[in-house]
Amino acid sequence: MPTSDKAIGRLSIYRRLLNELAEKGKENIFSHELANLAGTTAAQVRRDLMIIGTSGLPRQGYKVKELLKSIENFLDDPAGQKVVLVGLGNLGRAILTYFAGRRPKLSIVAAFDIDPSKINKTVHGGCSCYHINQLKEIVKKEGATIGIITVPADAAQEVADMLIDAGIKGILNFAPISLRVRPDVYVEQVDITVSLEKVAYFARNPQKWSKGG
Amino acid sequence: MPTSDKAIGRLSIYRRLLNELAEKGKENIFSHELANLAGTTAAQVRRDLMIIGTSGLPRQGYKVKELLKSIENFLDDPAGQKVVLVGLGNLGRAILTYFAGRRPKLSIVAAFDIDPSKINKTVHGGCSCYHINQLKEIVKKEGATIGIITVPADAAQEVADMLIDAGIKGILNFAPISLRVRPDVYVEQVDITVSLEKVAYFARNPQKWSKGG
DNA sequence: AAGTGTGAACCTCTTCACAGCA
DNA sequence: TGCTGTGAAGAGGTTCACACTT
Repeated sequence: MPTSDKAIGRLSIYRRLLNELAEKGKENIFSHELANLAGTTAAQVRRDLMIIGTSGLPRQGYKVKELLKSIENFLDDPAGQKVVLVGLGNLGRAILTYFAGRRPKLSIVAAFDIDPSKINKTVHGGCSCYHINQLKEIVKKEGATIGIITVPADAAQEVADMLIDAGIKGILNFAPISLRVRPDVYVEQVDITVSLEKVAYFARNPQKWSKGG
Repeated sequence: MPTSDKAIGRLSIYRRLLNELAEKGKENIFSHELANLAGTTAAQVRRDLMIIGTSGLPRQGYKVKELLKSIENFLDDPAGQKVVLVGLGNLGRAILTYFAGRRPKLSIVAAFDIDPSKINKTVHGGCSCYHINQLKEIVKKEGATIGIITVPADAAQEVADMLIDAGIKGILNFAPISLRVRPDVYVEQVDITVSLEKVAYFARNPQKWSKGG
């Protein structure tokens, strides 16, 4: 039974919202409330929650803490997953800073670059930076399974090959090229130029989109 | 006739590839070649090209330069579109640096922050930085129609409201919240945490995805 | 009465398959 | 012959609508 890409994304959003709500002390929530916060519909929320096999009660909705736990249980590896990042430009540093210590189950354990001036310093959030020729060694030692690519486009394929050779199973790629990878490696592409061009197009052609009705 | 979000994204990718090919001197291209480079199928490419109403010839394919021009014509505003960015953290600076001078038809003309130490300097690529209380004034003066939000989550909605009040028609939002906007404003959400969690999930559950077959 | 869980309808996007053309 | 353009079929994802529960 394949689980859709999009549903996983929404579950991640629900998790974030539920975390906030739990901190605020909210105990119960209805599908339409969560939908409203997440920018979707109540039916969609209930469908998504079917995936993780949780259940709510009519008139009371879902228990926030319980639901949060179910989603965490579904999305997270209980043993944690380790991430490495390649490319310490502005974007790479931004991501390291952002994720530092934020997700115990999903931590960036090492960063790599080719520039010697960036190496062997402990960068943002306590993760160490190595020369890229140590990539395989460190990935294996740490048991990392996820790679983030923030190098320029012309180096990205080579970096992807190195990551996969080192045992990486999933890649988050910010370089503007479509990576060629083995079919068992999952690639998520984040293309900022493409995103901006979409905004530009639909800003200019306001009647032509159908995203939300 | 609504034009799909996804198709626009792919056209943007084709444009980038065709630019490279044109520089290399390639004159003709088949749908299956372009598909291969873009990571899609030949049928998909031909469908997408139907949108812009260009046409190729059997046995010769498409003329690279002609096709490139058609796509540019379709995606770009001939008069250009101006972009402002709000939030000069690491990510904001990364984006400014990346886009500096890259797209004449889509240029970032100003950046805003609340931190006085970042203001009134010409930052990366010649775009000026102002205090956020000048946002409306500058957006109107420049005639900007697109906004990029790279502020923390708790400030993002307020920034979005300011941008829309100033006349912005499309927003590229990097803050991890779902913005509430008028239905005539297009929002593209880039959520790096969600993307990373998707990768983590599918790296751990390799059989469960269906993205590419 | 009000909200959940879910089969079925619906809609959108992708792929197939083939007629038509150079 | 080999590729384009496209109607039609197919998949996948979303929404509807309602039986069921408290």
